[in-house]
Amino acid sequence: MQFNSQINLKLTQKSGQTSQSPWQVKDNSYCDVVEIAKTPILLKVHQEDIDTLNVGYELPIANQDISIDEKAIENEITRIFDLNFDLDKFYSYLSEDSKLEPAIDFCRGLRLFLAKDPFECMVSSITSANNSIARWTKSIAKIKEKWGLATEFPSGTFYSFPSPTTLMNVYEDDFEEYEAIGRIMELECCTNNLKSCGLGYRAPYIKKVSEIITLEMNLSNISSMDYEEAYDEILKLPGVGPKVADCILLYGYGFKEAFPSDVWIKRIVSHLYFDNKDISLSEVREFGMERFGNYAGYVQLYLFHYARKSGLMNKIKK
DNA sequence: GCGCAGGTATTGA
DNA sequence: TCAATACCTGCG
Repeated sequence: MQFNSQINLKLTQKSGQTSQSPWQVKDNSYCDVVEIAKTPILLKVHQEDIDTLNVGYELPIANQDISIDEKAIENEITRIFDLNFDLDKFYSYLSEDSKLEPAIDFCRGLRLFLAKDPFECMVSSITSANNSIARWTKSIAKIKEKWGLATEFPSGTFYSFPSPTTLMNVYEDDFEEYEAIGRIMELECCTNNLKSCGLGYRAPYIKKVSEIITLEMNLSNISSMDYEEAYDEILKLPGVGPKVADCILLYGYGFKEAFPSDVWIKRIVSHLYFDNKDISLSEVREFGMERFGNYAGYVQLYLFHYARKSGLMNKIKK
């Protein structure tokens, strides 16, 4: 199937959005598993030019005979890549602000990359804190391979993200695993645990959050809340501060009024709007939400990429 | 070898 | 409310 929307697929995949790690590249396509009507489907997305997206899909080898509603796949692709968002209208909005206008050419075709699964986004966002994009994306990939549901497709084996219930019961570190299995192998060989995914001190956060989601918090309720209520709710989770909460709401649930404020956003907002004055992250967040309204999430996405890649920041670091 | 990476939790004024 | 500090770990 084909989608006629302006999008830079590679940029969107590689832009470091914490909804998930980038999809696996195979046969010139970005591939990942998405659950459609209770069935894991392998989506294969590629593009030749910036105005079209081509999507193919595969059924599990074990379920080749089932019939799948292509409309449901279409809807999911549209949702994940936010294809209904009017980029041209957004660009004319950016053009009206001389500070934002330069970001357009830098980010043309960049769209939100929304979560396949809000829980995956939650774990990804927590893992991204005080971490590098290269490292947290690898951690997430490892979690999928260790505990995710493996499904065989004609193109190979792919893993979906594990459920909260599964992660809740995973060993936290090598020592816990070592003790639990009765010390039957060397401590160094115990890799069936969260910390061995390179999560560092975030491992206990992931476990606790999995437990809370399983036992107390209903994730599907979040999407029916308004932004402020959802923000306060998400903020209760361990390892979730203001920045991570906004990432979860923006990339995981599509709250576009969120303005995740991190060190990069602070640097560039300070540079563009506050004459390089040192301002607090909470001031940056409030400024962004106030000034950009429902475009806050997209402006943040564009400024982040602009700040990191333009070279503009090298001269004003710190 | 050392500093940094899309912050958060904790502590003390 | 706010500043100061420790924190896993892999890559440059």
